[in-house]
Amino acid sequence: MPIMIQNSLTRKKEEFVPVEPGRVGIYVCGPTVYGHSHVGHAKSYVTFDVIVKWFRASAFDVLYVQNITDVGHLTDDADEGDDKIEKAARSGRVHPLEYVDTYMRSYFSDMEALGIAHPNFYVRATQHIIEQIEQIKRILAAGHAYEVNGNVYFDVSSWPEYGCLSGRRAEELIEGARVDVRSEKKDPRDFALWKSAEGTGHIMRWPSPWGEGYPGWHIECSAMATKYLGGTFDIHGGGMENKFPHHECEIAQARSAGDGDFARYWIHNNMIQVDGQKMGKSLGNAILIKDVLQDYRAQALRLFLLQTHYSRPSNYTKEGMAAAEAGVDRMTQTLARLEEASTSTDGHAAANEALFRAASEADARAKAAMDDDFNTPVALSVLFELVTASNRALAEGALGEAAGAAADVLRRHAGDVLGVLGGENGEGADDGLTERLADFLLDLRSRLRDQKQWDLSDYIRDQLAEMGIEIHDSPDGSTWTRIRESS
RNA sequence: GGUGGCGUGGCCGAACGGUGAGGCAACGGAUUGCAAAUCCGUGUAACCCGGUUCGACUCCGGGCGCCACCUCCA
Repeated sequence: MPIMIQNSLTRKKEEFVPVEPGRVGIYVCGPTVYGHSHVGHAKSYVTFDVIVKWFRASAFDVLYVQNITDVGHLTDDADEGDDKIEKAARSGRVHPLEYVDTYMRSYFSDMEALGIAHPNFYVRATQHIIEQIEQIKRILAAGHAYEVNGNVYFDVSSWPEYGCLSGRRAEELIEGARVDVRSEKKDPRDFALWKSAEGTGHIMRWPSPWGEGYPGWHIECSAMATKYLGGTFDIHGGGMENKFPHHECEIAQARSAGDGDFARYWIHNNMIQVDGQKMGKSLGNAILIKDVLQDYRAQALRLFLLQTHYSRPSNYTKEGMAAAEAGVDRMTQTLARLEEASTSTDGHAAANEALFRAASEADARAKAAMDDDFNTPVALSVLFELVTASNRALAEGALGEAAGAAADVLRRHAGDVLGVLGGENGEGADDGLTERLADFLLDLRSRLRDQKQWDLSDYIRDQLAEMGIEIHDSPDGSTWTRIRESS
């Protein structure tokens, strides 16, 4: 069955047909590293993490490239503002690249904590100045850009298809653009490809045919994506707030340079709101990933995000995160039960058969959901139905291969692709002392219970619960599981 | 003002022109020393007004509300 993608470029859901059979080249806009990452970044990068993992699970050979913007992103519109990173670095009195390094490491550590697979590689704007200059030269040679005082601007009027991605027409763009009477641009829609640093204190600067300067924000992505994925490649992803102007400009640059058609499929993730309000750095209500992970497991944040389709906004609330925590627990515990049951053999025949059937149906339905524009909310609903069916079958005595089959479906979909399982017993290596102590306390409690010393046995249960260890009593004896890795 | 999107139970959130997924919470029962977990069962939903249709949450039109982009942000 083919994978269908809602293509922002055509505004249609289309069958995914790769440029090269069996391979996927995907470029995703990474962060401008001038602050810690927030849950908006999490939504975007979890989205593309799942998409990439699904392609890989579907036997595609994926080349996933993501950029790190470390120069050229301006604080203001109309190409008149400061470089974001230089401005921030000035206030901290450090070299811009030191500033970049700090937040890049912060970003990597957040991504790792969220279980996001490393792209095949990251690319940085400052490491591709030559490629950017070369692409600008090609655009100039094709007659779609012009130089003024060491600045190079893209000539929008010379490129009729400008607006093809965002659906904007020329008149609207002119009307919407900020009027700047003293501008050296021929047209207010024109945007900078290269900015002159002559006579400024700009630290990050490179020699170019137009004098010393630095690249505009948009050119890095078109130059790097075409370098590593080719002039025509499969997928370009990013947050929808970048659809215009950033992605629109990328298309214009790559195509006008004659490099190819650029990305054939565009995927845009929607935004995060907080308690129904827009979240943004500029509004000061951004919720940092590091802060979220103080209170909740990474798996819970992933579940929370993936229960909404990537194309729709997510509303971040404490209630939503608490619900996700509980959901992760439920699914994780059922998987543990299935794995334990799978080591036994036989079991109740009818229960085994029912479980086998539930597992294979869930597998097929989850696959169909993921193939349909990566519909993670539906895939998750299918997997939760399998959880209920599994618990029922286990209660009726299912064991062995049937339990193994159900566990396998959960591990592959919920674990490997969606990444919402975890925090269960056994995670986190220590010297085994915790295990031995917990086993000892459980044994002690069992003896107390045999003597009907309920006060003391409940005390042990409560204390262990506070440490994140949950006790389960059953007729066969008691077991414990670790609910949280820490806290 | 322009463009795109959205309005579903207590909260979150899907699909579908014809029985309205799933998660969390709530209630009753089983189980338990009491719990927890689990199982069984229950309840409550489609912003408003028109239209198309045998039939609309689903399609069309109008209204109201919200969000995003148009200006830096995933």
